[in-house]
Amino acid sequence: MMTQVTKRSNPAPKAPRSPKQAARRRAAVDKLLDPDLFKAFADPTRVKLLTCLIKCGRRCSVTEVAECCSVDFSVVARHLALLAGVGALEATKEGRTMWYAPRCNDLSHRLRALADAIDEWCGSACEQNCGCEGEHGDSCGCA
Amino acid sequence: MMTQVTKRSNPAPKAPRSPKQAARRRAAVDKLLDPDLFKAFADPTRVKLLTCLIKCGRRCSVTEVAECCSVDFSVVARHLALLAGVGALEATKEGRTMWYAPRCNDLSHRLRALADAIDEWCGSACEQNCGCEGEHGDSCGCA
DNA sequence: GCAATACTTGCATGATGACGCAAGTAACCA
DNA sequence: TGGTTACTTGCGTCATCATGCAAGTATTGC
Repeated sequence: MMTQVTKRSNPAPKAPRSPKQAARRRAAVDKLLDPDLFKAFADPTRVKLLTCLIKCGRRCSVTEVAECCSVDFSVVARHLALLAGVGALEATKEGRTMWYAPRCNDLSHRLRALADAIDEWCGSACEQNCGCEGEHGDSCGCA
Repeated sequence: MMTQVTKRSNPAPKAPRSPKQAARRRAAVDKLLDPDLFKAFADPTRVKLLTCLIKCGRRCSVTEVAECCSVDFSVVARHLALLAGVGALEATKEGRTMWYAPRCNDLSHRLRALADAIDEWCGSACEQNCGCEGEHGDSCGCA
């Protein structure tokens, strides 16, 4: 397991008054919360293949990965290609075999960046949702 | 932005020889890479509503959130209920209005836990994928 | 060359899901 | 009590997608 030490270097952004205003704001969370990436993680079979590759700790061919799943070989091949398409896997073709390896460092980095982007807005209003709309910031007595 | 300090307290698990063996292993990543959670993040409209709430920094009613989206009101209500169902939002009913607030702390915590779980297996084999199947560990000359 | 291996692609099918409309329910107000 | 507000639920429709089968392509070994 990991030990996490997080430190806020910037103050939280001032919260908009309405969700309509909030939607117009540009923020890191907009790009990091990418539906296309998470769509790849939305299917149980695909997730099984991905975790299988992560736990295997080495690159694997489609044939190898297909052995740990009851679905058709073509389905596995398509799933792995899709995961590579969103950057979750690295694909390398050698002769007739296709090697897939999880891009662990990139994946965990993207997840932590998203967590940071969410935290950036966290606390921009009273955590107890007192309704002061964040005007009072951390000094609001309702917290 | 955040400053991250990560420290590995446990050695990386020994990589299985085959993906079939890897699939049988129980690991933290199995539970954290939950398709049901990420299915909620797989739809652009739903992500738009979620980021809107995150950036707003306070709890909002369904009517408010619906203003920043062009889809039907019932669609917004259903999306928010679904996001609350997977724990991304906190729902509070007061009279006839339904308040939704992002569970920022829980969200970022889950994302970091997943990143940690992935990192746990990262480096259990040669990063350059030399094919030694992780037997050599960090001492493998191919890296 | 020929066969086997490893993967890709096309196609049909069934399931899931996003959406809008309309009706229903529950709370609030006059 | 009757109307308005705020949300929920049911239903039909359309689009997307996961799956399996079959055919195709490309590479390797004999």
